[in-house]
Amino acid sequence: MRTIKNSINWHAKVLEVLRNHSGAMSAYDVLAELRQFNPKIAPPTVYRALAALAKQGRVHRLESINAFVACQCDQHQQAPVLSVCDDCGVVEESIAPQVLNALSDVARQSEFALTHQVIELHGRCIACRDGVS
Amino acid sequence: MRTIKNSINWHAKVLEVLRNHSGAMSAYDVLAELRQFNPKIAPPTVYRALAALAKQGRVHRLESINAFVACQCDQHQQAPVLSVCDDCGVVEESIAPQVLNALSDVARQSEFALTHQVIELHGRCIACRDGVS
DNA sequence: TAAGGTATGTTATAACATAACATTTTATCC
DNA sequence: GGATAAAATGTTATGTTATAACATACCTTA
Repeated sequence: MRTIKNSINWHAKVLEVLRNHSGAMSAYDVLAELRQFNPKIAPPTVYRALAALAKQGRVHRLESINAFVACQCDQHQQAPVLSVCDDCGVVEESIAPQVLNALSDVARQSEFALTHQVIELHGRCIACRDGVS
Repeated sequence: MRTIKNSINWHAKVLEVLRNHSGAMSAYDVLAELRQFNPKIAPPTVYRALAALAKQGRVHRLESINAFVACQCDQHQQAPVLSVCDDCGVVEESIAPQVLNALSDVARQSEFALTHQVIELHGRCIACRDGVS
């Protein structure tokens, strides 16, 4: 019989927190939620969990607002286009091969060896635009 | 006869510093350079200058690395694709209408009212790839 | 059970950015 | 010119985001 590990699985917990949240969250927002389970948790734990989840493609980092969202699909290999509503904070994820192809062309033309893309749109989502609070 | 203003024109100075630098610089890198002219200058001065220059399109902010570059063209209205070499820090600016069109399509499809795009590529520039130090 | 890798906890601090208020400069009007 | 208001800049302090560095615990496998 094995000993039972009493520490919390923070990776899963971070993902759960992000999934239960409609918009993007800062690492410190996530941290605040996690402190409900363990008040002594510190930033590196959260950042490590976020980094691991991002590496797996289960969360996306929004570079332009220093925040994170859970992946809305259930895994995809391609870089998503992330549309951030600047009113309500909701993030929509789009898979757009034409965008990626066009970006590959740009990279190829300047002989740039592409490893990673950041594609983020800002504006207002349809709900905010229509005045639906 | 008018009184002569003795303070430095920081907007111009910030732009000059960025232009004399091959890669991207953080706001604090710029600050360090500016302190050569006035050791008492503080962060808000730099951030204000950078914000004003970015608004004019004369510098670009690299959201994914919290840094800034001078615009390489001499003004353009379209959002540029910014390719960042993760080895040497050099940033190349590309105008790519196909990318912007594809992004407009994405926004239109989700009825998202687009106000601003962030398009950043990461990888290695040709010089670094060819081992030219 | 020793040894080594991986994950997590902990402390401290680095790096990035802005709020809030004071002062100076500039423009405008009389 | 002098009064006044608007805009820009300076200054202090602090808020926010992120990671370095090291300690401890956990898990695997020989």
